[in-house]
Amino acid sequence: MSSSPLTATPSPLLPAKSKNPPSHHHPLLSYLPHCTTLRALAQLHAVAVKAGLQAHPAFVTRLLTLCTDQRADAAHLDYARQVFDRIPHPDDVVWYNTLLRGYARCGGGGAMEAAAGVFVRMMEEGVAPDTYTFVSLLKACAAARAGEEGRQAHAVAVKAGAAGHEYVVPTLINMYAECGDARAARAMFGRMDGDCVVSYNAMITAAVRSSRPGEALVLFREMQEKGLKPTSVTLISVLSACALLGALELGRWIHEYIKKIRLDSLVKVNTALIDMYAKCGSLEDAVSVFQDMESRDKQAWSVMIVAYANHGYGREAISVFDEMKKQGIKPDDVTFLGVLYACSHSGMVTEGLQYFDSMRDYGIVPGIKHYGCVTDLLARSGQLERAYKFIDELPIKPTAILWRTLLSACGGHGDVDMGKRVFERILELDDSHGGDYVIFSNLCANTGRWEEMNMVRKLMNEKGVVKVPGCSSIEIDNMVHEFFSGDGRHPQSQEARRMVDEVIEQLKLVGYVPNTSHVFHVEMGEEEKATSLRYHSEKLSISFGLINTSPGTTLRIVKNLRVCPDCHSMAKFVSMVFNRRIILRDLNRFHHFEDGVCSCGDYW
DNA sequence: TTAGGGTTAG
Repeated sequence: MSSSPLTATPSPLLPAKSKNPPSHHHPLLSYLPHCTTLRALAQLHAVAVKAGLQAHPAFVTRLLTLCTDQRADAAHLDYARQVFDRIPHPDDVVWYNTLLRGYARCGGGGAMEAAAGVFVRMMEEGVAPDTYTFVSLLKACAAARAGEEGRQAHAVAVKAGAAGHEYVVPTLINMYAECGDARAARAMFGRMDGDCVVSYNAMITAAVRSSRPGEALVLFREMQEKGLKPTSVTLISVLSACALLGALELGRWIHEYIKKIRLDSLVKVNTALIDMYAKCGSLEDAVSVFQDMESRDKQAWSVMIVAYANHGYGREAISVFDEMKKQGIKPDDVTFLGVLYACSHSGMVTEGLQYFDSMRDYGIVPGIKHYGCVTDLLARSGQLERAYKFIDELPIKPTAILWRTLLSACGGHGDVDMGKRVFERILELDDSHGGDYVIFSNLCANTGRWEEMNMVRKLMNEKGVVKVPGCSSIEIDNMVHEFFSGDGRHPQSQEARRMVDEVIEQLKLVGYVPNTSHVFHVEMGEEEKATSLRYHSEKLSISFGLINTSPGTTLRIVKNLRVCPDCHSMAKFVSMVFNRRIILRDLNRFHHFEDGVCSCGDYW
């Protein structure tokens, strides 16, 4: 038994009794669920006021619940608060909990303050908080990433004897993890009583959310060793970890397991499967899960759209979008992100801009990511000036990432003057990103601006900015082999290098010409440049795969940066000459090489 | 009122 002060509470705080059981009769109660719009709610409320029934406890409870549930938006929440504020002395713990839950769900600006305000009011009115109060309060802190408030709420919960409650512990873990305090989350996890699946879920999810998929899998294994039965939430998170790692085989194993325990009919589980398969490079499997689904929600459709887009199949992505609309499913902001992304990666400029405009018809306000897609759409297609203007005139402050999108298009289109303007804008916002210096310095080199190139490199040294080394991996027989550019670390790297030499000689016979324009160490001669390019990590992985798999096996490669044009060209030749499919996942998309062509249509 | 959850530009 743990003797920690947080978990030693002998009798966990029980839910406080609602003063007003929901069944309590009210003539207008049955009309409430039908009021789906705010206007309808306000009308019904007005009727209640006329009849003097607006403060009827059961009516208030139902109204507040309706305005704070999953489908409710910020406007509903505001309305709930107004109704609540008109009650002279709110005395039901349920009302406070409901409002807190609403703020926890909606998150964003001001939600934390509002939630804190509700809690303070509760204290003033002398209403005793229960475990649900703390759960919602902590969730609000998590949603707002308010670590300080979270710690305070934790302290209050300890005083109230609620911190060790089986509902509160996982919420505390989640709160600390969301607020970036992994150590505190760990500490809570270590101090929990017994083995709690939900706490494991909270830890696994936290690991995935902060891009530590390996840690998530370790926790999952630990759960299995302890004989704890994973829930759908566990499996969704673990699938997400597989997606991050690109671990297709493990993902398939989890899929089998899901079928075995019959969780394969859950929409959310299937959605996670589609995402996992797509991100692990198997679009076929993603499509097959999607097609076999009995029902699909908004997220399932959106994930499928993103999956097609990611793999370079823009037309297919759009046709899924059309089908979704035909079935009467309303697209949301994420759906549109997928649609815009599909357009920008397939050169569908006009369509993309039309879809962007159509967001308004659905009442969706574009966010920074939508603007990012439009920037990409314009820039990638060569409309650099228009893209510059677009970013410059945005209604919100652009981020360095937005300018970076444009800079990389300047590199692709060889526009050094625009590149310089953009590079300067980036430095104003963030001068620590090695990739920016590399792109601009390569751009200078390719256009003969040697002096400027040297300046950029000097600046980079002064600021102590480093280039991220290229790294690729390939999974063969459940083993992941990792190669760094020019690397000699892998036990078979000598062999891989020899294979690269051999492959390149063969490719040259059918017309492959090494393209040396994307070598960062530009002070080298042409010969040296070709050598430096020769052992790029992708080339090592591809060659290693050719040696170690039987003829005809698909090669699946994951790269940490964008693939360079020379490796892209080499992969196309390999797919033709060696008759192999190569599926390469780059920093931001997939390339399918087959018979000498790539699914990206050389537009990436 | 009932913890924990999938999709998101470059």
